Amino acid sequence: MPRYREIYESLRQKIVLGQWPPGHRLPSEHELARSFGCARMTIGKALGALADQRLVTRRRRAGTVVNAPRPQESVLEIHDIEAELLAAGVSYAYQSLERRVRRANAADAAALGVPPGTPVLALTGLHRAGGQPHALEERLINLQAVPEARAERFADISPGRWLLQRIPWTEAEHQIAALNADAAIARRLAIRRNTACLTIERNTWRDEQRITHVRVIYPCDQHRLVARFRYGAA
Amino acid sequence: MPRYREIYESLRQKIVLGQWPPGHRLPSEHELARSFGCARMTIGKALGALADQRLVTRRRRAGTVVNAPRPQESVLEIHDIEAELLAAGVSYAYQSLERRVRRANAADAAALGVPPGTPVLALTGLHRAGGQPHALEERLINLQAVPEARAERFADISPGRWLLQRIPWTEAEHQIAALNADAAIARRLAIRRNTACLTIERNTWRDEQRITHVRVIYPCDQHRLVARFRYGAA
DNA sequence: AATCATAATATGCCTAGACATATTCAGAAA
DNA sequence: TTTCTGAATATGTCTAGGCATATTATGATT
Repeated sequence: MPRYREIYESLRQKIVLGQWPPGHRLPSEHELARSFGCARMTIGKALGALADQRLVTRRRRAGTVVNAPRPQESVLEIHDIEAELLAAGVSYAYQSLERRVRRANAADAAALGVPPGTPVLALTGLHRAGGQPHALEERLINLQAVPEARAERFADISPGRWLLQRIPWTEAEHQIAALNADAAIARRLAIRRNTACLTIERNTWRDEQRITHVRVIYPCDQHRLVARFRYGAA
Repeated sequence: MPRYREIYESLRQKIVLGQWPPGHRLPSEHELARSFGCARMTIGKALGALADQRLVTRRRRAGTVVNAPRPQESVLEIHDIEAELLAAGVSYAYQSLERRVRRANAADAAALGVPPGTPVLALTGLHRAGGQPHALEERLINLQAVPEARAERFADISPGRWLLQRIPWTEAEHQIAALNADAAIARRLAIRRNTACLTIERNTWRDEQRITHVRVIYPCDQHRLVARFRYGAA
């Protein structure tokens, strides 16, 4: 284990075990360098890592101070449906239900964040796992940003995959919510009306330009999201 | 802007805009140091930041290689209910519905991950916003890990807050799912039976020891989780 | 007592070099 | 041809110094 990591762990222990409570000011880099017997830059690297983890706040002249624990913040992984199912040994298929090129109506414009009238590709499709419906996907693609999508049929290739491999994106936003399945959703997912579903909406940007909007709907017993967080870990 | 950050941004652009596609090998640190006119350590810092963001992979002798874009991975912030509502200018209150000290039954043991028979504190409470029910909380606290909770009434202080301020935790896991409200949930949240609800389950550890398990249930129109992600950003 | 300029201090960033180590590549041996 | 061995190479880490800059503490002035 490199020296800076040893120092990082040593300091982290003091914080996590409460020996240095929130608000406590750490010794200066010079002092730590002396006590650990290393160069100041090595201490700087260790303290920088603590700051990256939000365990401490560093300000010039003010020094390095232990933070209060964050309320909740976690790394969420939203997996690729296809890859996930294949990894679990379940067969996967994407089935296109609807494909339409149109000028954005008011709803499209709001969802995708483009002016009404912009050409969009609207896709509805079903992700199947082991033959059974697994998730329903409703997607809008901004044809101004991705003109080559106009020529693609998306008959059995998931548009998510297709986009991911072609279009670099720079920003994404997810919204996670619950909804009661209406008649149309229930029919397509082969579930009873009013069944609770988990929805994930995702908006994707490439440098200010909106690429796609997608809403994926999972029946409540088919999917849960898992997020794991280690306080102050790498 | 510091030099290493300029270099980071410059390299990031090349990757994000597709100029350097996945698999492309970056020039060596020595070459970059020469072309940017700086010390190798400064380049190392920039490349290290790119690696932290998972934009590149670095291996000795093999060099620094551009990664394929991640499928989806995002930073999820699960906010403190109380702080969130207060920030929105809505009055907040916690109301205890049930408080019981018992030896863990099979369900408790499974949820909290402790052996059956372990003393636990089981709490049910309601978060109210503007007088109206906002979320239902079901919580188990491991009294072996947090003995001081036995003396606390939790009549109007949210146990989440109480714990957060007292007990340092080192690891947490969230599970997000949807469910149909059953009769008991519907009554307490003053919603109709079968209304879709978003649930967040959270398990918290302190160095291997389980501290608490909590399930928070939000009616579908009361809450959505938002996660935002900038590809390769700080 | 209050305000303001100044000095002290801790971090932020940088350089130029060094040795360590993992990995690859090329050439030698089987 | 295959396998093995050693050299080359790129990163990983570290040192010992330096200047820059934000912030605080101090002391002087009003």
